[in-house]
Amino acid sequence: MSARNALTIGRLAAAAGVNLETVRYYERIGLMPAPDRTEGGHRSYAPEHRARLTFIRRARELGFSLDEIRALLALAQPGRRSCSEVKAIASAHLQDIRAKIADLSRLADVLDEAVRRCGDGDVPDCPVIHVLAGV
Amino acid sequence: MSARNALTIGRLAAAAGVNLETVRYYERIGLMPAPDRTEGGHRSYAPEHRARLTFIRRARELGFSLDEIRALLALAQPGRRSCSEVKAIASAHLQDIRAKIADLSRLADVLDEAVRRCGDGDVPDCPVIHVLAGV
DNA sequence: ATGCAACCCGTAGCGACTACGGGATCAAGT
DNA sequence: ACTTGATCCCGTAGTCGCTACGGGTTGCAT
Repeated sequence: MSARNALTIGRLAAAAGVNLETVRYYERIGLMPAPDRTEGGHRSYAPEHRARLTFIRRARELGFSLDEIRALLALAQPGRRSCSEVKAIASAHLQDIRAKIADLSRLADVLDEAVRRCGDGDVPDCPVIHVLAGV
Repeated sequence: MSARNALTIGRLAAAAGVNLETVRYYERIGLMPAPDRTEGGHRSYAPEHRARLTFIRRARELGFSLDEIRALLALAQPGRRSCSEVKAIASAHLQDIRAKIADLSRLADVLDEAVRRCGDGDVPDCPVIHVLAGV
């Protein structure tokens, strides 16, 4: 233990591009395994940890929930032949994203309409308020 | 007090289309005013409350934060002449929404790419995992 | 040897709710 | 008048994914 390529939590976090406190949080909730410790009790990470944490960060950036990531990590073992389960998770997530985009686009349309009707702000009965009041 | 058109919290919530507990929450954080009470201590709402709560719900549906809604409510007093401040809030929010749409669209593209490369699930090295592993 | 950066841990806070539990009240039916 | 069952009361804790705080310890370079 304490190999020459071991990482402190701070270096691990920086290497993976996440907050240090987030790493401890991931360990608490069981998303990251508890690493070895130095004699003084500091966490000592191996390169696998770095790969795993990077995986998590990228999955988060793609909008996967921590639970989805848990599932993906379990399916990401090397040597698995097919990826149908991974595909299912990713497809479901993709649908979520598309639905969210559709929602937001509708909101944007409504707001844009109202804001444009505000013109230069001289309208007596504010169109935005009007929309919200739900007349 | 206790007019014939008074509402219980449950009826108010149903009329405005929000959860009952949410109404109490809004009162706790000062977004809804504390209403009159019956002799037994039950909340008794007037029609203005219903209008205000509906306003809040619609604003939430349009993605405004509770803080933004607080500001909008303050600006929604009848008799205000111009709506430049409201317009500013709404425009800023609209920009947020557009940015979020752009973000999500990028995610969707990346995911769609990867999922489509999965094909029928017979690919040996799962493209989705590949993307996440960040090769 | 000393200084200070980095680490330790537990806990609390964020936003916007939602849920729970144990008791009180209300309104309708008999 | 009484009973029943729906509704309401309040405080507290849980959700998600972190982030921040504080007071103490360790690690490492000088």
